[in-house]
Amino acid sequence: MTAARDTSSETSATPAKPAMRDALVAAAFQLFLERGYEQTTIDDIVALAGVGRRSFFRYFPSKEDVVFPDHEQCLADMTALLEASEDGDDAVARVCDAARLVLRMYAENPVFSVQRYQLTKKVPGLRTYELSVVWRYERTLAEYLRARFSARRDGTLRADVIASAVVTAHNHALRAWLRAGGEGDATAGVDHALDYVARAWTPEQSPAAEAAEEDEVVIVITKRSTPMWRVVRDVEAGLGRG
Amino acid sequence: MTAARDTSSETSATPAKPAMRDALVAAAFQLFLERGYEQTTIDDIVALAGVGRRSFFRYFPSKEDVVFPDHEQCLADMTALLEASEDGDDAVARVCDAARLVLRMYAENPVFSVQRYQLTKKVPGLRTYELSVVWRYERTLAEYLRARFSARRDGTLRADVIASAVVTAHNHALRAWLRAGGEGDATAGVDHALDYVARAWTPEQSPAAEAAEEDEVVIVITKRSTPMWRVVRDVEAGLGRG
DNA sequence: ACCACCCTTGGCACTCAGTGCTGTCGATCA
DNA sequence: TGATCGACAGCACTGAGTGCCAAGGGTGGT
Repeated sequence: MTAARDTSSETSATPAKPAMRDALVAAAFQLFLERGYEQTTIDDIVALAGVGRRSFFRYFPSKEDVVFPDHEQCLADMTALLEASEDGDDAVARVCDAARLVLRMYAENPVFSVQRYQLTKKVPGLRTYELSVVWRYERTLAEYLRARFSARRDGTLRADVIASAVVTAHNHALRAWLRAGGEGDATAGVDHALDYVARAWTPEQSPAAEAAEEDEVVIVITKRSTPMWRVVRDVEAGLGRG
Repeated sequence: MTAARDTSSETSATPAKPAMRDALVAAAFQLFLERGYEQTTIDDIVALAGVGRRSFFRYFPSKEDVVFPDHEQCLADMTALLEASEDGDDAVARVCDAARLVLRMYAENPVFSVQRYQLTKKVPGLRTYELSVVWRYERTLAEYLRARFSARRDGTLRADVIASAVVTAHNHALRAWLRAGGEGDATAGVDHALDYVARAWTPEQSPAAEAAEEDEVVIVITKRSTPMWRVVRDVEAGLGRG
C-alpha cells in the first residue's frame, strides 16, 4: 500500500489518490510495527506524517481504517465484476472469481499484507474490524447468489451458505500464505480451497460425472501404495502424452 | 434477559448473578429502544439504573457488551458440550447440536431477542460487535472439527468450511425467526437449515476423495483436454498426498 | 493583474468511551 | 470492638472522533 501510485492528477476512473493518504498509511504502519497499535495515538501518526490531526479523520473515518486502506476499492471492484456477469455462466464459479479478486489485492503487496496480518493477529480490535470487512465481501457474494438462486427451493439459504463457504475457503488459504510470510504462490492454495467447496456444492457436476459426459475420457485405476512417479507416468500414457 | 434470575446467593454452578447487572441491562435497553443506541450515553444508563458510572464498566467491559449479556455463558456451554462429546459420534452432527444451543438461548427470551435484533440491524457498531461474537462461536466449532479431521487430507480446510456453513445456516434460520417477531417455532427452521448443510457435507461427494479414505484403490476420471498439472494435482488429492 | 470562489488544510473546543486511583460503606471474622 | 475485604461511588485523566471556523492556495472569469 505504500507503493507509489499517482500523486498528481489521476487518469483512471478511481477518484484520484492524494499523497497525504499514503503518507498517513506509511507513518501509521511504521509506528504500529515499532511500538504497537494501541500504544500509538492519532497524534503520534499525524506528528510523524507532518500533517494536522483533523486531516487524518478526513481520509480515514477511524483509527482502524488506516490498517485496511484498500478494501473499499476492492469491494467496489468485486461489485463491478459481479454486475458484469452474464446470466449464462456458472454462479458459483463467478463468486470464486470474485474471491480471487481479494487474493490478488493481498498478493500485490506481500510485505504490506504480511505486516498487516501480524497486526490483526494480535490486536483484538483489528481482528473485529477485519471481520466487518470480510462480512461485507460475504454479503456482496451472497446477494449475487441470492439473485441467481431466487427461483430455487431454499435459494437464499443456499446462497448464504455458499457465500460463507467460499469466503472461508479463500481466507483459509490466504492465511496459510500469510503465515508463510507471503512466500510462494498464493494462487495455487486458493484455487485448491475454492475447488474444494465448489465441488461440494455442485454435486450434479462432480468431476467424475462431468468428465463422463464427455467422449474423450480417460480412466486410471491404481493402488495407493503405487509410487507417485509411476502414477504420473501411467496417467500421461493414458492421456496420450509424455 | 431482563427475566428475573436469582438476585441473592446462587446455588447453581454459575458464579452468581448480581442484581445490578440485570438492572443495568434493563435500563440500557429501555433507553436504547426509546432514543436509540448512539443517542444514549453511559451516564444516561447509570443515572436511570441509579448506580455509579464506574459500576457499569465493572460488569460490562464496553458499551456494546450490555447488548449481548448472555453470550459469554452460551459460549462456555458450547465448549462444555463439545468437550463432552465422544470419539464415536458424528462430528458434524455434534457441531449442529452445538449450534442449536445458541438457538435455544435466543428462543428462551423471544421478546428480548427480537428487540436486540432490531438494534443490531440498524446500528453498524452493534452489527460489527455481533460479528465478533459469532466469530468466536465459529472458531469454537472449527477447532472441534479440526481435531476430528486432523488425519484427513484438507482436514483443517474442511473443518473451517463446515463450521462456517453451519453457523451461516443457523443464523439464516435464526434471523428469519427474528424477522417474524419471534413468533412460531424457531427449531423447525434451524433444523431444516442445518440438515441442508449436513447433507451436503456428510455424504462423501468426491469419489476419488472417498477412495483415499476407505479403499486401497483410487479411480481417476478425467478429460483428455485437462491440463496435465491439474490431472497430477487431482491424482495426488485422490491418493491423499500433496 | 485583480478579484471572487472553492477546495483543502490546520487548529480549537467539545463529547463521550474507557481506565486508574482513592475514599467510603457494610459485612464478616477474630 | 477492631481489622479486613469486597463492592461501590466519585474524580481525574487519556484518547478517539466531531463540529466549526479561519487561513492558505489554486482556478476561472473579467
